[in-house]
Amino acid sequence: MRTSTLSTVNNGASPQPMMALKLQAFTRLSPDDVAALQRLSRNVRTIEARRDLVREGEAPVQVHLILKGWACRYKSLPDGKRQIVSLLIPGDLCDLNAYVLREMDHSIGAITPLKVSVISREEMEALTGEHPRLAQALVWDDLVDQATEREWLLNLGQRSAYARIAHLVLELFLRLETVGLTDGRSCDFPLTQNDLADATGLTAVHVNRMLQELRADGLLELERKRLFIPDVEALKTAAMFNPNYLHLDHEGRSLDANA
Amino acid sequence: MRTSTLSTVNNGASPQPMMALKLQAFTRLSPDDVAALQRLSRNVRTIEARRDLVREGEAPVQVHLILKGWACRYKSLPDGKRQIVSLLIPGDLCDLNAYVLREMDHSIGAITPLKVSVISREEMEALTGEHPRLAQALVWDDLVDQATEREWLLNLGQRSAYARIAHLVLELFLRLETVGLTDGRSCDFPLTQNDLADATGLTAVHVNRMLQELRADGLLELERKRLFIPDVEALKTAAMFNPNYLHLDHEGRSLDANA
DNA sequence: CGTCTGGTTGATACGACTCAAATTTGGTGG
DNA sequence: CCACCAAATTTGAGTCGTATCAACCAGACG
Repeated sequence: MRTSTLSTVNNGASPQPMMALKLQAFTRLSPDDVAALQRLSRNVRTIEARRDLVREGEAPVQVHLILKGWACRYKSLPDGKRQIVSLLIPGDLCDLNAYVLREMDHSIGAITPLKVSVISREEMEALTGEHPRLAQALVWDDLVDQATEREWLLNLGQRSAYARIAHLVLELFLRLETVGLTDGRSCDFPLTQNDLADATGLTAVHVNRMLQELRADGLLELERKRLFIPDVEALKTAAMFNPNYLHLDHEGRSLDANA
Repeated sequence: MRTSTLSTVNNGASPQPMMALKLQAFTRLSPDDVAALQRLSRNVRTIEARRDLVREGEAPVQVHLILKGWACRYKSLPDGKRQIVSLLIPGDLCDLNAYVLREMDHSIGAITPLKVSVISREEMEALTGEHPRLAQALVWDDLVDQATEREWLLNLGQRSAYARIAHLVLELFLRLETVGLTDGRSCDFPLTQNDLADATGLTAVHVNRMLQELRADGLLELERKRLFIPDVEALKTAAMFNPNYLHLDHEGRSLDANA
């Protein structure tokens, strides 16, 4: 069974939206909170692979929640070079507060075919107004996204090509785990080597050679859009991976739904 | 007169905190809003140059507002490499919402001697509760910080060493302008070549050579902690600088203090 | 006046890029 | 089901940008 084709995971009683799964790494949610999250997916939009969901220069209006598929934020230079500045997977929310800005300073593009929930600013404000626990969880989520972008800066600035790719792949694997999209050692992984190049600041040719090295070293296998990691700990070491920036270490710490 | 040694600018009637100057690039503030900002600077702390203000692993507690001097956020790797992920100048606020997280995933270090205002979470919440216009301006400010980190990713991933340094220097110059810390063509610039290297992912030796090239090309001069830019437009071109990410283009757009 | 930090220079090495071509894969229509 | 095409991956050879290492120099400071 390919769990990655589902936008929710059914754990016995009630199916949970992937965002709820992720937010519960931070805080417990009441059934009421979860239901409110579920209601966010009323207005679903489908986007083809490799199309833009949001374009630089546009006025930001709605918030988007990724239900299925992968997307990326990216920025381009006049000479055509492109940098992916973050990757979005199911359960990720884009641009919580972006409506404050007049125009987008980057684009968001679909990597695979995409299902997103389109949420109006009013809906979002109603949600956070009525569910303070969710509001705080969304702040947490936003802070984790920011921390992730800082970690990418460390990645681009200081890691070797080899470690850089290892780090990126591992991060994605761990993020997919928190939304139930791995089987513990492998997962769907739709990025092309070109995408990996744009995300790591390398060329596709060099990415290719580094992937071969990583594979020769028994750290990861990547083919046919499928990732396999034989030994997560070994990969962590090679990537100099410090998971602290994901802030996954405090389930239910701040707020308890039963409090 | 070295305006950069002042934490406020006196424009005739009443001195404005630098943060107020910056926020007014986004929205007009009422005298009452400005007064509220001024009251944030009651608890001032002094930090020596090259000391840490906040350390990775600590629990975030207060918010800090830079009143005077420069600081940086940075992350380090086990092999000792260091990446500066953002630079903080007077008027900048650190970690608006960080109290939601259990521990910091990066450190904040003083580059010069520093004067910061230490603000409790309660104070911050009172401010935003009583001054909705300020609350929105702070969201805007936070979004600009995030956009800046994305631009840095583009910088590290896609620009040449030459353009990368040009871009960083120009960004700082423009940010200093919005808080009144330049005279239009020059400003104090306390970063060492080592700092520039840590911020751009280059070595100090290479930064040195690129600065010489930039100077030979008449784009900028940097010596004795002083920056001079003969022709801002020329530097913009060389840096492939697109100012959209600073979101300075809509003074008083969202909210008007006289509305 | 000596010490130290920051800046400068030169020689050399290497990691990553470029360009070009070959190969494989996946999708599409006949 | 096969033929075809475009996209993605792989390979090789050669080059270039940036790192490394090691001195040396200048100004700031005690």
